[in-house]
Amino acid sequence: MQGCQGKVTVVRSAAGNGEETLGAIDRAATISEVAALAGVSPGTASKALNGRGALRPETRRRVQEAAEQLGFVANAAARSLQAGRTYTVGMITTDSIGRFSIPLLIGAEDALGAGQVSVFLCDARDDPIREQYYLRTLLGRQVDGIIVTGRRTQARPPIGRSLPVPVVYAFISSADPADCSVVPDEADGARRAVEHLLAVGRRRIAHVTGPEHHHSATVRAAAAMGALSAAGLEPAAPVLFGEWSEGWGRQAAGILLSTAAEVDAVFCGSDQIARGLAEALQEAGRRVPADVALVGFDNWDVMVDGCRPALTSIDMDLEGIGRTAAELVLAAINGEPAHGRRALPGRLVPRASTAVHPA
Amino acid sequence: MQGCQGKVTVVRSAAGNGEETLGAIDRAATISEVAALAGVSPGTASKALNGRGALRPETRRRVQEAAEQLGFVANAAARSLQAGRTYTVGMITTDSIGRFSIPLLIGAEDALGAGQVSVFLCDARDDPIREQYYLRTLLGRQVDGIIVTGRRTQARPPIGRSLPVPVVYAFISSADPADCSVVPDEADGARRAVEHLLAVGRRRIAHVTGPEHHHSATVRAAAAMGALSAAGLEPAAPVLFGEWSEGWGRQAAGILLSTAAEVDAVFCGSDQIARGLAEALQEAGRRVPADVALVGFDNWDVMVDGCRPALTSIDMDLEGIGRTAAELVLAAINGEPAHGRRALPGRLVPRASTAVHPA
DNA sequence: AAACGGAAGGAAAACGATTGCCCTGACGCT
DNA sequence: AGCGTCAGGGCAATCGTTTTCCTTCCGTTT
Repeated sequence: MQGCQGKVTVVRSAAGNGEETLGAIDRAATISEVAALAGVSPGTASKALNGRGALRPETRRRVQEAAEQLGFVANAAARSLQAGRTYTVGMITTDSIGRFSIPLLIGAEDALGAGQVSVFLCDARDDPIREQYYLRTLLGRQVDGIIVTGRRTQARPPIGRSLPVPVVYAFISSADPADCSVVPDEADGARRAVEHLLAVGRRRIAHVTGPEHHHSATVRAAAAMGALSAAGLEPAAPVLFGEWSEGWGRQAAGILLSTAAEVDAVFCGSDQIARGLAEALQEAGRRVPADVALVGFDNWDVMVDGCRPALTSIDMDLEGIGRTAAELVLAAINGEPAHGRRALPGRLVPRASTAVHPA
Repeated sequence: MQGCQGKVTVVRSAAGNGEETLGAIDRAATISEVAALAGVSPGTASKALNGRGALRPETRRRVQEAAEQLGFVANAAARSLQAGRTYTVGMITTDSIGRFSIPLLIGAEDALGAGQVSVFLCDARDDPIREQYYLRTLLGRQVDGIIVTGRRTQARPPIGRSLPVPVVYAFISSADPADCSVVPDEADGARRAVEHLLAVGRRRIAHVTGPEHHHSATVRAAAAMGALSAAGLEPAAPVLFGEWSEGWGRQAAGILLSTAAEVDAVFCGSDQIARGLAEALQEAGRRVPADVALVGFDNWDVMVDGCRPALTSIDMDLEGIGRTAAELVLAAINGEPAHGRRALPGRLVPRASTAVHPA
């Protein structure tokens, strides 16, 4: 913050008290005011501030000082109008903003923020009408690109056809293979879970997961079964499909204990299921992980940490997915559109529930 | 979607297959193109589409049809430039986007979406530098207003002084009493919790909560103690300050059982603490709610439902706070600025953990 | 029949920033 | 001395909408 101004005509008091906050601003300054203060034309001021044109260093400096003194920030609307781009991307979450959308959003914001791009967030709440409404709104705002996310990984119908801006699907994927989607590699995650259990010496492994009509549940279950048979093993029990809840985990524990008592490990389709299972198993006298090892899915902090013992889990790297999606949008904006479906690998985060030597 | 166009010059194929998605759009149509198609001047087209001016109904209709045919959406940048407002508000979350920010965001989006206002979301991650950076960005984008939120209810230094747009603080409050803040009435919530426990017949009530240096913890504790003494009671134990975690809840259970064994109810500063407490109490042989009733705080779905028995909790109505904040921003934009701190009451959601006749 | 008034719509000036083009000196070279 | 060159900076068009005047034209009134 430069010292107090001299002949500023616009009423505009600088903070002057060493605070890092912006000073009093009654009305946003325009580049013409900056130019007037620096004694140049608006066009020259623009060049000075954007590093264009051929200007004397001294002139450039004078303009920059004037801009700082007036707290000048270029009017984005005017700039967009002239440039034809807005340095803005829209993010439509088809399902309500929730546990999965947040990390995606953070990741995307991360990648875009570095490029000075802002995010318009729209919550379509799983309502196609709202979705189309938001789509129009975003197009009207001339966003440079759109990221579509949702709560389920299942493929969804494309949000629009031949839109004037690039669209990338994150977490969910588009049913149109020509669209660009970034999804977690759930099958890979499930494989890692099973292989981890094998690596810590388990052989009687069961799988408890969400509803059978849920894409994630079936994909993970198939991959888990595949990994078992690749190791020459049978599952300790048929896959138990149910809900994504702790309650189902508890229920499933009862089923397992009565039908497959010799089970020594359970891979669960979600952390919540795993937590319910852990509680019920221990109430029934089984020790975790000594008798039964557990692996969850999602690596949701409150669940893995709240569970006793702390839960080994598969992290889908949602932030990474958001970041990748954003990078692909940026690339597409810059004329390098990507197509097809990218599956990002997750990672297994080992914790006490699969420890070989429990504490 | 109207049928296929007749003499449209711009290449623009309508979907034509009955889908609800937007048709192919290669380049956004301008109002001049709409006007040309309708055979009027751009100015007239603008009036027709915005319901201004004196136009023949037939002309208006013709323009509207042309607009629909071309998939016209007004360029928001141009509109903003001319109107001096952007129909956009910025939302800065000082702490990372998290459990508290989401409902606030949803509430705000709700109130703003109805007014055709979009939300720019910025995650400052508790970093003052990022915060000021985002503030400048938002001002450059000429947002019409700003909502500042965070994870703690504690008062914070104002984000800026005399900004050119209205600012409303949601959940957190500004240290400057002249600023407009919307916060939960935590004291009221704590009172309700204690009164509920009294109403279900408990008299030996303890309070376990988060760290003593945390504003929420002290406010809630003070209000809880106040409610007890208003009923002529002493707490069953001194307030136990610790952390906002399940682990602390378990620990606290041990402390309570050894120092205040006759406790018949615990009001917890968070659902997580309550859940830890519930588990530990039951492991120690106490029945919930028969021997000890429990009330949590936050009404966080995964905690209250995951807890056994389901947890009675105080809901701070975060969505309501977000909605109220947004409404106040809109009011301020329309020239009716509000000042001061508004505390919104929460509500108690009774569940099994305080049931008089447990199932 | 002349004058007035209202309805309908066109023309053009904003809004603020950017940018290509042009103008003006000053300097160097022959 | 005269011409060419180039640095430095001003001018004006442009982006797409809105809005404020105007201009027309037609019907009505006296």
